[in-house]
Amino acid sequence: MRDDRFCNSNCPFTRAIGTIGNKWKPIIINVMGTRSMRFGQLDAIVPHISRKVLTEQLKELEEDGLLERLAYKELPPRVEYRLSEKGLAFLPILEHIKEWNLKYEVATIPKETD
Amino acid sequence: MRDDRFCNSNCPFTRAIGTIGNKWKPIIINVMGTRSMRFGQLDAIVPHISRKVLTEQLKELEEDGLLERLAYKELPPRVEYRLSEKGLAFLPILEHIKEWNLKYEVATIPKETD
DNA sequence: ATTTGTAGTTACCCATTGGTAACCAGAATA
DNA sequence: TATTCTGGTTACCAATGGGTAACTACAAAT
Repeated sequence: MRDDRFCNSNCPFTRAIGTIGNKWKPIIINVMGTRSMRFGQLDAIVPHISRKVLTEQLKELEEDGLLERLAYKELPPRVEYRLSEKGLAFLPILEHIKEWNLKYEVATIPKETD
Repeated sequence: MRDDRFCNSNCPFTRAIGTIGNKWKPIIINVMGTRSMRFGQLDAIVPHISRKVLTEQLKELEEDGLLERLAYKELPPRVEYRLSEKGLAFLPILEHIKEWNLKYEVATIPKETD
């Protein structure tokens, strides 16, 4: 799902978009917030995502240093995911997006008055 | 390319991600900035994008009220794209992403000292 | 002895994506 | 007369994406 062209670009902004510019990553980061979550919890809470894609996205987020994966050596397995400092630092950006959306989403629809 | 599941979600954040959560939209918005640009310019400047995909993305951005399309009735055709107020309001978010990336991108790589 | 629970992984296969190239209109230019 | 110029659109086709279901390991509980 990650685009190598983006991730290897010499433009830092393009690389950043290569890292977080898809639909699942912001959703996952937002769902996690400051919590520590297990794989099954994420699978249950993130709507419509399949285990396959969730696995893939979590792996990429870990590779990119946005989250930390802590696997307990137990059976049945237990794995905890939590946002790293880098991931936590991304949360305010998501808040900005929420505010932006709140302010402008509906504003496009009416157009009653001329 | 737009995911209807996201755009019709009852969660506003999910809808917002449905709108701008892909790799091309942030790139296009960032390239445009406050400028007015023609289709051919965008095609030339946005790296690796095909005309087909560029057309599709511009159409979606227009539908979502992020940009305005002004077609002059001339031949050969001339079309100018510029960000709307909603689109312009998204620029600061892209700046935050740049700052975030600048601060954290490399910080994951070294790990020389223990 | 069998079932349950977790965090994945793998194989299979259908649907979607996206690249490429050809094509369009019609005015201006050579 | 033929070519060029622009902003797309369309058809075709190969590649990719992603859903589903089955499977794993092993401990604990029934």
